[in-house]
Amino acid sequence: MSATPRYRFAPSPTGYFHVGGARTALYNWILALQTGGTFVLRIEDTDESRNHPQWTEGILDALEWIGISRTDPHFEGPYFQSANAAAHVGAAERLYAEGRAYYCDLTTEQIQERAKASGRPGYDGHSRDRGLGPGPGRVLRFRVPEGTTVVRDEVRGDVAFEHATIEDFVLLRGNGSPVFLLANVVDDVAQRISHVVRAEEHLPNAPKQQMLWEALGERPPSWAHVPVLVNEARKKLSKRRDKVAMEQYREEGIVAPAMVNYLMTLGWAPGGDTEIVPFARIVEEFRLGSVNHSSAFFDVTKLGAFNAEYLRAMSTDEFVAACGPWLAPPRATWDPARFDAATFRAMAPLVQTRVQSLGEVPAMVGFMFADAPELDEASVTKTFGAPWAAALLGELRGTLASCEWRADALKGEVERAGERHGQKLGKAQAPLRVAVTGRTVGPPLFETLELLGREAVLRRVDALWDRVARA
RNA sequence: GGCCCCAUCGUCUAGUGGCCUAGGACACCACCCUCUCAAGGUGGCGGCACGGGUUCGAAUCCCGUUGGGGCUGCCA
Repeated sequence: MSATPRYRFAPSPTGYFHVGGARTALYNWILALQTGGTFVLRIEDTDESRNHPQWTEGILDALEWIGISRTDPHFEGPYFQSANAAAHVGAAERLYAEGRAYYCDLTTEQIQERAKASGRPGYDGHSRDRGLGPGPGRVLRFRVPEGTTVVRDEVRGDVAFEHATIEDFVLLRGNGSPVFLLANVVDDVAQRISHVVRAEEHLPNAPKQQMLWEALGERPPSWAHVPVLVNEARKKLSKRRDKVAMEQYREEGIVAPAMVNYLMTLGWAPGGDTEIVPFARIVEEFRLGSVNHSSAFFDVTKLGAFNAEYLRAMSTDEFVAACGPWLAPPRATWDPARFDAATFRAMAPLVQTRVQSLGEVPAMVGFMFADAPELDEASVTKTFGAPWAAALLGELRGTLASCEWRADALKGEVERAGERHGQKLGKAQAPLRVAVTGRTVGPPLFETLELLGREAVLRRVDALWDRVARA
């Protein structure tokens, strides 16, 4: 009887949740779901002082957002690596007692000098047979045995590493604290992790960790190293250069299912001719063996396209609900007292096909909830550069004051006014649009006018007329 | 420098020796629709890095070259 698979996801608490991390979290989660296994969350930092509770909450919150819930039966954790320090040291001491590790008193500078002198970079195994015992400033190094380690990787196949190319790496620092490599393995053993699915950048660590598993008398886990996410320069995504925080995309109004779906198309593709697929189908179809081997560019434009599609697929009610957080301070800049939910509800279908992210919504409807629109000067200049524009706007003042106040009737009036100036509706609507909304682009005008009401519209037309008539 | 990984349109990918005259998606362009902008519809542009093999047959297998990336810490 074999135990159910246990997948571990081990982000480091850095204050934000990396999109690349989100993808590997998703891989682990999906695998756990498929196998009835467990998703084990471990917050990895050997130094407890760097484990800030709010960062852990941030990670938990971001995971929840993409559907990985700590209350789900498949979820286990969070565990804290730093809480297990005693076990890490204990394992190291065991390896020392068994002769699989040895102490070394060389400083980093001394190692570099020796490397320079010999022409071979890295640590040369100087203290291997010096029989040093533990002591302040002395590090414990793993005695890499002779031979070869083959890492069986579920996405890459077998990868062989000659031990001769792997230096005797550090297990315990000069101050006695364990390093990540060791802590990671000891925790994996303790938590009975059976599958390690992580980013490719860890592949060079895999043989070292596998040796550690074996030295500890354990059977190594199944490995899978998935390709890294890169920027346009094809460099690994970094916080400094790139927009990598999940929190930021969420704040901008990217919707979770779109983010999840997009992330899953990086390095993998569902069957069929469409990439937009429900999560259930991804869970059904995903296979580690079909994950791509090469790095993938995180394309924000395509993410936006996915998001727009998800937004459009919502019902009006769903869309209105999703917009909620963006319609109030601090995201919305209008006076909350002026916001009218019914008006927004009526506008919603009009804006739904016109935004890529929820973050664009306030700017699109803001003119509805203000005394006067924010005039975009470029729009004013462009529109009223035409000689007939001001005159047409002037005529509309009278028409609008008395005509029937319905979208189709308003449209007819503007159409007729345009004809008098030899302008088709496409051109003729521009002056009115700028007067009312402040810009040349926006939601359909006549529905908007109807919603806004005669009084407000007239006020805005008068205001702009005063200005352009004088010019 | 050493070790390792990778290589299909600009980008993400489908492709596991014949179904490939290489399919889809994003982006881009054109047209249609249209009150602006979108959305939608139709069409278009555009790729197997290169060179050798293996094979009746190669995007697919092998070798090499070139190019890219990762690792190379007493960070994780």
